[in-house]
Amino acid sequence: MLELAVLGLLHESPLHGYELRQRLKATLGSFRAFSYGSLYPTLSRMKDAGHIAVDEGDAAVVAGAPALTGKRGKVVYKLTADGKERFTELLAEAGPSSWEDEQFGVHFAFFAKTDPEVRVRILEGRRSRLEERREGVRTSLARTRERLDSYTLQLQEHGLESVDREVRWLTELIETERNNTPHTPRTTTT
Amino acid sequence: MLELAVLGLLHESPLHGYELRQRLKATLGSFRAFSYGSLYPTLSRMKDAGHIAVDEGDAAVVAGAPALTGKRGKVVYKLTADGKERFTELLAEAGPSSWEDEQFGVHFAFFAKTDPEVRVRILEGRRSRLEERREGVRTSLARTRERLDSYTLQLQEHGLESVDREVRWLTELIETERNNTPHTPRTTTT
DNA sequence: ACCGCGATGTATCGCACCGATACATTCGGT
DNA sequence: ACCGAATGTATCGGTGCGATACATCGCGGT
Repeated sequence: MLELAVLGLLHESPLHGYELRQRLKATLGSFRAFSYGSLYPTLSRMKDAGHIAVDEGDAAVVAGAPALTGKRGKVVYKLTADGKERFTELLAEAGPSSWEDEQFGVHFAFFAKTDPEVRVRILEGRRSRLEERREGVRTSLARTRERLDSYTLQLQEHGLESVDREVRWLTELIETERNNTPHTPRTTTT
Repeated sequence: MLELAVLGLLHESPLHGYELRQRLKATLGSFRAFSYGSLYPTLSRMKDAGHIAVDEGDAAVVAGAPALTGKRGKVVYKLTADGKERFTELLAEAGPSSWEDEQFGVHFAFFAKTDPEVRVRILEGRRSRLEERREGVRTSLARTRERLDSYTLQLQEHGLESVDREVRWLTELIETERNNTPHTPRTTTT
């Protein structure tokens, strides 16, 4: 999860932990935060796995416009060949986990680097996942509507509308996606 | 977290694990799920803490049916006096954690049993929390808009609209709350 | 009459992540 | 010159998730 995000960000340019976290916030927006408590351990793990490598010391390498007052002991991470491989590998797999709440956001954030076919598959997977959930809530709501106090009801309905909104959003995206990349239409297997 | 939810549900009537989880889904809707992997350990902890007690009310003991095997009966949990105390205690505290994403949903679900003053405080806290976040995203978006691909942009904007929606929802709720419970108007400390 | 299958039911394990915390450096404002 | 905010690296305990295991029950199909 975080792994994919880190790979994706380092794919653009080498970064150190702090900056990485800023980018994470900027890229994932309100979807996900990722605290240092996850970031640093993940970086260690990835380093051990050989997907990333540390590039000690040189501040000039860092993107943006540094004030050039160098010699900070920053720990700059960069992708290895293995890491790049791993990234494309992770981007390609559109398993059922890809459309779970948190996964989806991260996956989506790197859609620009994702195969068009995979994009559509993920969007559709996400949509039907949401529709499932929506139906579940709807029926359960219908069954127990009387027994619920107005607050619980409000909560349910707000949630339901949120899901509806996202479904509509996804539908639009899928539409756009189809128009931009014409290919053999897929049978929507649910 | 889960603790509060369990206390709240058992406050209505004694339940066994499975049923408890169904209620959890029905009550929290699309906000939260809570798997058995959290539920059962939590129940154990709460039992140890003395907030709940098991009420071995299974059919095997009552009916004269099969005394053959050591079959497992349902494990029904109910609130103890301590548990009830704990519940009202938790409902009363409207700390900064109460308006974090997950906490808020659970807290809100039991608003019917919450003190009106506390309700408003939580709603307002939640709202300003969201407004903060929204501003953060907005400015960060304005700063980096050019460098983002269209997908990331879409993600940001969808997220932003979601937050907007929730803010509006909260504002309505606060309005309603104020009208229904007339009391000394609080200075809206943002 | 039998089989299987989905729902009910209890439980555990490893893993990912969060929030709090600690501590050190550097930059901008007064 | 000093102080506080931002930058920067890192760990720890706790909480929850997904997968998995297992056992029973009621039901429809053949």
